[in-house]
Amino acid sequence: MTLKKVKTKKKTAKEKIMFVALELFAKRGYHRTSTINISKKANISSGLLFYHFGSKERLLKSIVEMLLSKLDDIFDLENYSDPNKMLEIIIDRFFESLQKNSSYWDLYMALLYQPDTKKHILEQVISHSKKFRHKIYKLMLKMGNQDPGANSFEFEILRVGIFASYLSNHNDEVLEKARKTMKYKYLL
Amino acid sequence: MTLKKVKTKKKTAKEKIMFVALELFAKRGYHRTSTINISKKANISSGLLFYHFGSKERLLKSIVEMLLSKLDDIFDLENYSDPNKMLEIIIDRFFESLQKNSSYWDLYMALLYQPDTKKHILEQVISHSKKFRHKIYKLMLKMGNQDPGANSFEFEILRVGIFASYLSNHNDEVLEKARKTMKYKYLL
Amino acid sequence: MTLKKVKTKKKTAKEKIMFVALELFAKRGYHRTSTINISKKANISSGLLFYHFGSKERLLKSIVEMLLSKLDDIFDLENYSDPNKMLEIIIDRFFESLQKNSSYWDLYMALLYQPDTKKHILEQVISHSKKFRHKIYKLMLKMGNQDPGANSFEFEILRVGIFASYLSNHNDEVLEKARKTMKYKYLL
Amino acid sequence: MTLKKVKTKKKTAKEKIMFVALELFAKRGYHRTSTINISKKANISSGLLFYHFGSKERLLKSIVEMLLSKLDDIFDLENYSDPNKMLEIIIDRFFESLQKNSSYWDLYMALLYQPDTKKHILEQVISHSKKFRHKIYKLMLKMGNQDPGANSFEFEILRVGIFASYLSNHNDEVLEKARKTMKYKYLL
DNA sequence: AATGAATGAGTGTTCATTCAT
DNA sequence: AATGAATGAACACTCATTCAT
Repeated sequence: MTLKKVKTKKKTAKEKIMFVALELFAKRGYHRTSTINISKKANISSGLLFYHFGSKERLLKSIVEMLLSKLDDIFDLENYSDPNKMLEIIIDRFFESLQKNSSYWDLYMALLYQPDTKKHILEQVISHSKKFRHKIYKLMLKMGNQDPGANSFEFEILRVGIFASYLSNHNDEVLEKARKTMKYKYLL
Repeated sequence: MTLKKVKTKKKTAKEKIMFVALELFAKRGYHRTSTINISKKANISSGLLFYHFGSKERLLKSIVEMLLSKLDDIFDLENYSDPNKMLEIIIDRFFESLQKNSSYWDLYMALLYQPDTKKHILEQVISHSKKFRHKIYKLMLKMGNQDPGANSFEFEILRVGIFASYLSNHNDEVLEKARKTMKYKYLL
Repeated sequence: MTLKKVKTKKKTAKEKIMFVALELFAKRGYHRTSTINISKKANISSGLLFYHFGSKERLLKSIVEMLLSKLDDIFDLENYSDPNKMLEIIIDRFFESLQKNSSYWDLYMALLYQPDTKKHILEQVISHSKKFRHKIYKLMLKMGNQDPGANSFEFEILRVGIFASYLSNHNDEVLEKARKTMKYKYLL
Repeated sequence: MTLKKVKTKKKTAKEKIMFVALELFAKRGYHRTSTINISKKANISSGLLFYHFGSKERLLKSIVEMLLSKLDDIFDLENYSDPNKMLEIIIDRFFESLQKNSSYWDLYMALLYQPDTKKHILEQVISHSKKFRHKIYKLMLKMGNQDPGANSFEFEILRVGIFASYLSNHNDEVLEKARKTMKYKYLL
């Protein structure tokens, strides 16, 4: 086995563990997923997980970091000159992400409302929300919105409400209705 | 020991278990709370919990039933003739409940977004939400609202958004701001 | 409630417990049958079993005594003058009992070959077997059998072999074949 | 520590558990033997038993398989040209096995007559019995026996009767007498 | 980097038994 | 005689973690 090969394997194994764990945590919950479940599904030995992550909790932390950075990317988009167009893109991305990255968001919610895992995610969720609201605020300002403060606040609450509703029952019809409502309310 | 005392004690044991369990489940999470934790805190033997509830999961189910019926009571109010007044009362009760019954709602959210406990609560949450929206719809109709369908939908999403926001970070300032927003938007 | 009534009730409850327990011990095994199982099926409170029998093991002992005395009755028959006829009756009773009192015999075997329950039954089984062989010996003597010692020994081993075979698989065909063999071998 | 040693040790742990469990199951009974009893006597941790066997019941299954295959070996002997000599060897082996592998046979009987463990052993016991009887049938045929069908049937019942008698009281004198009876009846 | 046997504390649960009524 | 809530030791089993290789 060459050095190259080994290095490749290392990376692969670590990533495989993270993706398998993310999937299982989202599907069955963190506490109902044992490290042996993960290592079996990832086709690695039970020891390797601890070699790479040290503990189950630190594996979770790694996953949370990955998850949040991935979700960050979704809303980090190049600036369009047209704020109205841009707001539409943001709304669309936000709704698409809910459906496409469903298991990411499921885990996100599970972690956020579970007392013992909240600590891993809350702080970043709050700052995420603030950043997001600020972005909407600036867009609304550009769009000539009369009260961008109040409206971006309302926008953010609606966003969270849509998240919370959809992620509890995964009702696609209601989601589509909510998307139309958002566009109708906030786009020119 | 009088007969009265004994009777009271008997009643208490089962209830004590439920209240202690509710508290611990809300504070530490269902999986981090062992039945031994519960029985120690409730000052009863480890066996009694199973004598009364059969299993940890059925204890949870009993708690969920109690919790949902208590929350039901909050929004079951006698009819006022003035729909505007009534909507205000509903909004106020809803905000007050969030703060007063904080640990109920924490547990509610934890159960709703945890894959393995969701089944105990989801169905009732959906029907609650429908009933609640319908109540708002009728009030808006009475109040002469132009589009009670769309507005009660939006109202319900905002309600959920406020829940989800507040129960993640327990920020009372934001909650107060949201209350004002709700009243400003929906009351005449 | 009159004194009479109470006395009647007492007897009934105790007997009910014994019969239900016998049935359950035979069907599920002694260790897989809990005292609560018994009391539920007998429609009495869990405490009453202990009031009457003191412990699960003493309940078993009572059952064993009843069982052995009942089985004793089967082979205690009035003397016929014709020894050949009598031997035929014995053989028939023995085969009939196997099929009719199946659950008695199942329990009998379970107790006999289980290390921790053997003590309750072994001694009586041995004396039972000796008495039975002696009865056969005397009949064979009367019937002019050349070597009643050897033949009654063989008879008893065959009897036990038939028991053991039938009670392991409850195969009625083989049992019938064995009955014919016994009659053919030992009746004139 | 050499590689050899380690390999040996690894092999031993699983086997040690099986042999200790076999011994304890035979001596105290399956239900009176806890997995903790086994792991303590085998000098291993309580978890290792479950690592290797998954459950107490599957440990029992493994033991039953081993036990039955060992007992199979006893009666699998090379063909002698002299069927009379061969039948004698079979009879001798069978009696010797009863005394030498006493605890195997004790467990065998305990499992066979206990409702909840019967399922692990009954099927194989029946097929063993059929195979064994067929072997005797063929030998009797070779020996010029007039009615090998009836006689091999009787032989098998006697064999079972001797088993059942001996394994209930472990009376060596009676066993010796039975051996003589068998040889006298069936050898030329 | 990778394995997998081994550990041991902890978990939910069962159950014979007690006892106040 | 009868109830049934209450006990607590025991049980089978799980699982994060360690470590020799």
